[in-house]
Amino acid sequence: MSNIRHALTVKRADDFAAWYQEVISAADMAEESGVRGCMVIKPWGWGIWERIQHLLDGRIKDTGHENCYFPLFIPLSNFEREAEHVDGFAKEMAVVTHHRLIGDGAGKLVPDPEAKLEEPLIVRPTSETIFGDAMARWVQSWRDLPLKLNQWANVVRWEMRTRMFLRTSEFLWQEGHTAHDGEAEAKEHTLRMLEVYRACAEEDLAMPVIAGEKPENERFPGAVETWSIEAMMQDGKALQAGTSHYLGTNFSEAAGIKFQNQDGDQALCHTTSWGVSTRMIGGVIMTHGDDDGLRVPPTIAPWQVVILPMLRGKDDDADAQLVAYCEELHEALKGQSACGERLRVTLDTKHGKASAKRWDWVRKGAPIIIEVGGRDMENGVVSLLRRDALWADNGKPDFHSPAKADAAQAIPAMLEEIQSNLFAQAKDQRDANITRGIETLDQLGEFYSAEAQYPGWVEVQWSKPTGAALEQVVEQLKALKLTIRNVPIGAAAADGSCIFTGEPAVERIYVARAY
RNA sequence: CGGGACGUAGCGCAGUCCGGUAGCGCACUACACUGGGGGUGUAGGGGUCGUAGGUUCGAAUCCUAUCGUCCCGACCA
Repeated sequence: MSNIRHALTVKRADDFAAWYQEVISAADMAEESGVRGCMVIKPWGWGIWERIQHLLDGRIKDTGHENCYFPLFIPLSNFEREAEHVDGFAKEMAVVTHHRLIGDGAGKLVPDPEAKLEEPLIVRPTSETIFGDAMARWVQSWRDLPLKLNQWANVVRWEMRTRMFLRTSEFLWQEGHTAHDGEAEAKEHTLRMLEVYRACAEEDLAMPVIAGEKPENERFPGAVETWSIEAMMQDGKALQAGTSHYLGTNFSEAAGIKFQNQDGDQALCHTTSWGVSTRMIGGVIMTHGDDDGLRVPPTIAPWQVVILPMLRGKDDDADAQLVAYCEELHEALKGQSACGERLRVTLDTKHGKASAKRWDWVRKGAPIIIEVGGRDMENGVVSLLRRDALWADNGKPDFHSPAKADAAQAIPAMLEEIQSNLFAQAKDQRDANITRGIETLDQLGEFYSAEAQYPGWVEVQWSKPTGAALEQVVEQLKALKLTIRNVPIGAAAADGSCIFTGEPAVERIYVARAY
């Protein structure tokens, strides 16, 4: 295998962080913008985001939500209403204080002191407070409930340390906000949306996740319960890929989201909020990427099939025939469906050597690449590469040569197979890197200091301490650079003692290093 | 936000210590050869050396400030 000449210069095993950076640039997904923590998302990266948006938007609408849009700017006084929320976000806020620039006499522009805003505006880091404000107006009667809204938006959190897609100062997401009559219904909805995220991650992104409740110390500021889906990256670290919060009546009290119930009494709504972001794309890279670049699951691939005619650029007549041959294939494929949608197929007739273009598409991770040369055309076949199985045993790209008509027939099923293959590979990798049976903190420390390159996650049992006792646990884990990821839904009942306190355990949790 | 490293052509880098015409590889352009798997040759194009000040006859090089990137912490999705 070592004789393979891979398409990237950095290998995952050598420097995972540098590899991640290289995938993003080699696949032409995004680049730095010159503004700290902000990135330019290029067409291939944006195309993947559009696919995620499209599929998740459908799932959100299928669960009875309507889309809307709230302003980017939130009045400071509005944001101040929920105390815990303020504590959580105040440190990372972008603030607008002026509405005009003025020349400073030296050829530069400065904010005009005369144009200072009476009340500063914050750039939304999330929109619970401004949604709450509207909900208070929109909800009067039990008949107005449940109110189920969603918006696709950008948000800004002034991060100390940024990483493309995983943590950027500005990021894109959807944020759902709902108001309900009663705790039970709101809690049920919180879990329902968590399940939507699980399905989106596993079925659309082919990214296996573990859904569960976050411990008290990891809760969203202002939430009563926070739930997450956690994915394991190929370096064994955990990525929180989506969160769903039961907010109780905290935001209802702050904003006055009240309604008259069927008994004629005033009652507070119970609210939820939930979001997934462009961070998902980072998860896709670190779940499916390999030493040749990105591998995009067919469901979210902007192009699932790329047809590359090997044009000579000399003999116009031969080239034209080749293009015509490829166009027939293109047409035959476009009419078909896979994973419940029309195939997305592109015919890449741009100038340039076919071999160079092939490696570009390999790095971008197009699921199926079909090269067609003059000899293919003579023989009525095509040369097909599967991105999920790129290399043959001889260390060369593993080209298949089906007849053109057969290829056209076989591709929908092949795409579905690639989708499930990517999921299976990721799930096997994850399951192989979850360790159980560690019963003491010392054992845990030994496990994580044992020089294993990618130690993965450990499932431990604990007594679910709270308050100061929990803080102590968090500190103990921090010394090992570990965090509690979540308490998985549907785990086996605890049957041992707490790894931290020695008391009888009440549940199982995952601990891991995390992004 | 603290500690460290870095910023020179699209990408990767040398040159900086010791100031004196802006370099290399890949990529790109043209032409030729080649033609089923990341080809070869020849000839070219492209940079106010992150930005702004300062020192100097002269600054990529020395000094100051600033912006950005990466790594390690603290913080957080």
